[in-house]
Amino acid sequence: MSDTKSKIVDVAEELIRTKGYNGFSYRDIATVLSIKNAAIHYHFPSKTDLGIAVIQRTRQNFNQFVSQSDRTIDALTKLKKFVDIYSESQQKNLVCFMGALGPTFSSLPTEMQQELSIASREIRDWVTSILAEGKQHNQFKFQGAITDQADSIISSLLASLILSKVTSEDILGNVVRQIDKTI
Amino acid sequence: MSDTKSKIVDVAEELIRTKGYNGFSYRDIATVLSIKNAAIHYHFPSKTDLGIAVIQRTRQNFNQFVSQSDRTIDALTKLKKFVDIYSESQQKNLVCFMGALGPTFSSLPTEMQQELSIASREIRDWVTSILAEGKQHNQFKFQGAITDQADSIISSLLASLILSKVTSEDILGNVVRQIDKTI
DNA sequence: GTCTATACGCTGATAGAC
DNA sequence: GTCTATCAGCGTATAGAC
Repeated sequence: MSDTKSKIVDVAEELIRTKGYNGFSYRDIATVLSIKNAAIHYHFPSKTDLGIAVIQRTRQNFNQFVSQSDRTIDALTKLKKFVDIYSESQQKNLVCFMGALGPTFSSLPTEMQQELSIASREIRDWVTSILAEGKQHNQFKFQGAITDQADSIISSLLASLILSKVTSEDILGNVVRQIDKTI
Repeated sequence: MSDTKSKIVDVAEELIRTKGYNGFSYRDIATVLSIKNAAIHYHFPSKTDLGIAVIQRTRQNFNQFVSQSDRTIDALTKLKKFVDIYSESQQKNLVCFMGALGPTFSSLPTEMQQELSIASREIRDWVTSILAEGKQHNQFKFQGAITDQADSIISSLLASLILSKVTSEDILGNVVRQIDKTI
């Protein structure tokens, strides 16, 4: 991917995670990168193409994270590294891409919806698998179904970033402390 | 509030909870209500005014809910009724207003940000108070700080509505089952 | 690849008639 | 209160020069 092209995706991702898919324009990106509107259309003919590219790159990054964390021995360390992703987001005062795009799901282009659904499947499957791993090795003691616990953890992390912005408090910190208590 | 005025707020609320604040226009509302653009401007001169009205009415509804639930004797029943609010949202395939407006918080008009922050304070304070009440009466046995547990419950409920839309699964059901296990 | 120029519908918003 | 008429600016998008 050319330099300009990847920079466009960079800016688009940040704008999506700040103002939502309907809240930014090609002009916003062009201004930041000091290029013209039409240059973006050269790389991404339609806004839908750009939206898809943002989600696909995020999926790629996550799958690389999964591959890397496979070498980590224990499930707890893997979970901590997963939490780190959200900590970095909170420090940058950004919500995660799922928290940014999920609320307006039904109004997104169909192709973006599909990519987003695949992403949610990948994340939920992976968290479920490491929770199962930790349970099997008696590292995790949480009660209830593994899939329920996975959805609970993912949900609380996702929304903590949203509430952090609204409250200006470290909601993620509160939520993570509680995960530590119950896992 | 006149009939038209409240209907405008009705439609605006649903649009915000479907497409976000930046994802709907006066025309969208006008079409649904079979009125003209300018009629909406008569009731709400600027879009900001309308956005504020939506949040304020939601706050009012919540505070009425709190007043009513005060008569309920036990904390567990209060919590269940709180969860009911989210169940109704999921059935209508809507996210909650905090999940709809929170992700784009920094791009909202200042007055809307203020209203939203107040709303988050009210919700968190109330959930915290009923958790404290349940703990005191030995009805709740959860570990960890009460405020951490409050933020965890609110976060998991909020995001479950978002993930329900993306996954087409009953994530709220999964999350609530897990809350029941750990509370 | 990036530019200028341009198309054109939609956006929030206002003025004034009824 | 609601309408018609109108506005200037922004939205995505395309054509063609460099």
